[in-house]
Amino acid sequence: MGYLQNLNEAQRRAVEHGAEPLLIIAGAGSGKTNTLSHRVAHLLKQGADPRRILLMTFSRRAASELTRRVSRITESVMGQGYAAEALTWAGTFHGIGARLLRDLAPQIGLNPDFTIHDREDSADLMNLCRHEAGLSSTKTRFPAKGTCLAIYSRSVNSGTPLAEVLTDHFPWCAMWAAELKRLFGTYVVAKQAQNVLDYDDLLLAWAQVMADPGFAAHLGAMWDHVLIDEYQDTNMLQARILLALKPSGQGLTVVGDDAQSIYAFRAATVRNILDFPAAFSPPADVVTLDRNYRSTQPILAAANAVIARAPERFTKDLWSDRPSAEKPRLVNLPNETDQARFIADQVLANREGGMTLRQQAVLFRTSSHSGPLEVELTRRNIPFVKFGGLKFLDTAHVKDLLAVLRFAQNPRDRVAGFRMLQLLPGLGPGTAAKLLDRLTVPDPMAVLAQMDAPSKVTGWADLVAALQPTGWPDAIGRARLWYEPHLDRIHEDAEFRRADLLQLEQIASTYPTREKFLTDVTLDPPEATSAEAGVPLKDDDYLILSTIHSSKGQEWKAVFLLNAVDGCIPSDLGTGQSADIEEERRLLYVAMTHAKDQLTIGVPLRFYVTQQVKRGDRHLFAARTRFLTSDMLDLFDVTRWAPQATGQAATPAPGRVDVAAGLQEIWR
DNA sequence: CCATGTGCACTTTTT
DNA sequence: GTGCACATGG
Repeated sequence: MGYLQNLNEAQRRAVEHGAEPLLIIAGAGSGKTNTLSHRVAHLLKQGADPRRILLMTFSRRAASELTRRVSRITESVMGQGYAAEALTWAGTFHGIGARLLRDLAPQIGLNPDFTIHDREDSADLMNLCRHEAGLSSTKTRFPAKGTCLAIYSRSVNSGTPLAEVLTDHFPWCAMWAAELKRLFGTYVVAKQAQNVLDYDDLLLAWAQVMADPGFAAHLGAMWDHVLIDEYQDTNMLQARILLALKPSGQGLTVVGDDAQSIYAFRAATVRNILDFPAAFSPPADVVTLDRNYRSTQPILAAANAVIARAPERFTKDLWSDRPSAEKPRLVNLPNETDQARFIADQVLANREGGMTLRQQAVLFRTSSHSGPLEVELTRRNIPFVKFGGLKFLDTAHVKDLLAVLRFAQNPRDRVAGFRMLQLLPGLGPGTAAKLLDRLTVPDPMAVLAQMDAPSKVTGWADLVAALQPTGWPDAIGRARLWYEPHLDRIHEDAEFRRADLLQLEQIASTYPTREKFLTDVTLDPPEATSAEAGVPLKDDDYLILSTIHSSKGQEWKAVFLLNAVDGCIPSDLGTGQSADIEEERRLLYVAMTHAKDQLTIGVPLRFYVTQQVKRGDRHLFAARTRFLTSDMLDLFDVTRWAPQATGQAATPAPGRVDVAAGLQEIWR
C-alpha cells in the first residue's frame, strides 16, 4: 500500500475508514483534497465500482480540482490507463442535479428539453413577472430584479419563510412582503410554463424527488459511496438531499471545515457540518486534520488568533512545523492608490527575488476593490488575471448568441425568445411579447415557421431560417452567421466580440449535443473574456487577482490582502446581524491561510466610497478591521508606507510619449 | 409601437 | 458609472 505512506496518521485513518458515516474536519492547508482523493483511490483499490461513486462539491473550481487529483492518484494506484472518466458521477450539486433531473424528466413531470437559467436570466424573468404584476411603477420604488431574486433564492435555499428572510437580511424591503409573495408565486408559475429551471430549482426539484420514498430508494441504490467536499458550504436543501440518499449514512463521507464557511449569504449553514455526526446512530465518526502543511508558523499563528475569537466552532487550532522568522506584515498606507503602488512594488520585488507572478496573489473582499490596483498594474505592464470579476456569460454578445440556441432548444423559454427577437431592428418589447404569446402552443416551431413577418421588421425570414433544426455543432455556426450583421450594427467594438463568439463556437464543438453544451455553459461558464484588455496567454506568467470567495482552496507563496479596514472586511453592507459579522471574520481567516511564505495585509487609511445612497461619493477615514485587534499586533510586523516625496519609489521614470501621433489619433 | 434621451436611485460574495 | 422608469420624437 505504498500510496498510503505519504499520509500522516489522521489522514490515513480517514482514508482507510470503512463504510460507516464519516466526517472529516479538515483545516486549511491540511491536505484535505489529497486525503479525499486518496480515499477514493483506496475504495477503488478495494474493488469499488467507479461508476457507483458519487463525488460532489459546492463550487465548480473545487469540483474540477478534486476530479483532477483523484484521477492522478488513481492512475498511480491502479496503474496507467485506468480511465479517469470511469468516475462518471463527479461534479457540483447543481451539475449532478441537472443531470439527474434530465434523466428522470419523463417520470417526474418535466419536459426533458428544459433549459437552465443562470442568475441574469432568472433576474430577467423575475423582471418580466414584476412588470406583469404591476410592480414596476409603484410610488416608492419596488426592489430591483436582482434583489427580488436574492430574496426568493435565500428563502427557498434555507427553507425559511419570506417574512423572516426579509427582517433578517433585507429589512429595507420588508414593507413589500405581500407583493413579493405574490411576485414569487407568478415567477414559479412562469418558470413551469416556460419549461425552464433556475439554479435553485436544480436543488429544489431534486429534493422534491428525494422526498418520495420510491425515488429515494432508487437513487440511493445508484451509488455505493457518496463523498462530499466543502460540506460547510452546503445549505439545508443539499443536506436534505444527502440524508435522503443515504439515510443510514453507510457509504457517506463528508469533508469540511466550519472555520472556512463563507457562503451563508446563499443560505449555506454551518449547522450541516456541526449536526452531521448526530444525524446517525451510532453517530458518525469524526477525523480531524489539524496539521497544516501550507503556511509558516508565524502566518498560522496570526490566522489562528483571528479565528480564535469566533464564538461557535469545532475546537481545532492548526499547527505547522514550518518555522520562519518572517511575521506577516500589516502595512498602513495613506490611501488606496498608494496601496496599489505599494503592492505593485512588492510584487515586482518578489519577482526579482525569484518568485514568479503566478506564485503570488492579491485577494479582496469585493470585486470592485481591485480597481485602483488594476489601473496600476496595467500602467506598469504587469500581467494579471482576475477571478470573480466579469464573466464571459455576462457579456451582451454571448448572451445574444446563446439566446438563439436556447430558444431553438426550448421555444417556450421567454427570456431567450424576448432577447433574440429584439435583436431585429424595428422589433421592440411590445411586438416581441405578442409574438411569444402566439407561441404558447404544443408545437411552437411549426407556428413560428408559418408566421408572417411583423410589419416594419427586417430580416425575419433569416431568423426563421437560422432556427431550423440542424445537426450539432452546425447549429451554433448557423446562429453565429445569422447574428454577425446584428453584432456589427449593435456594437462599436464588434471586432473583440466576434473573437469571443468564435471562441464560444470552438468550445461548443467539443460537446456532443446542443443540450449538453447549453447546460454546461450555464453551470460551468468560462471565466474571462478576451475583450478584457491584456488577458495573457495560458503559459505566460501572470499575477492572480481574486475575490476571497473565488480563491477557496488555493495557495500561493505570497498573498496580499487589500483593504483590511472596517467597511470592506467586514463589508458595511450587511453588518446588522452578528451571524453576518462572523462570516466576515471567517473570510479574513480564509484569505490569510492561503499564504505559504509571505502574507501582507494592506490598511489604507483613506478610502474612497462610491454608490452611497445618502451622501454621494466621498473619501472616508477608515479604521483597521475590527478582526485585527490591538492585542494581536505582536503577531504582525506593523509598518507604514508612503510614496517618497521625491517620488522615486512610487513614480517610475516616464517612458516616451508620441505627442504627434496622439494628436492625430483624436480625428481617426 | 419603437428608438432615444433624461434624471434618479443605487446593497457584496457564487451555483 | 450603471440600470431603470418615464418622457418625447419618429
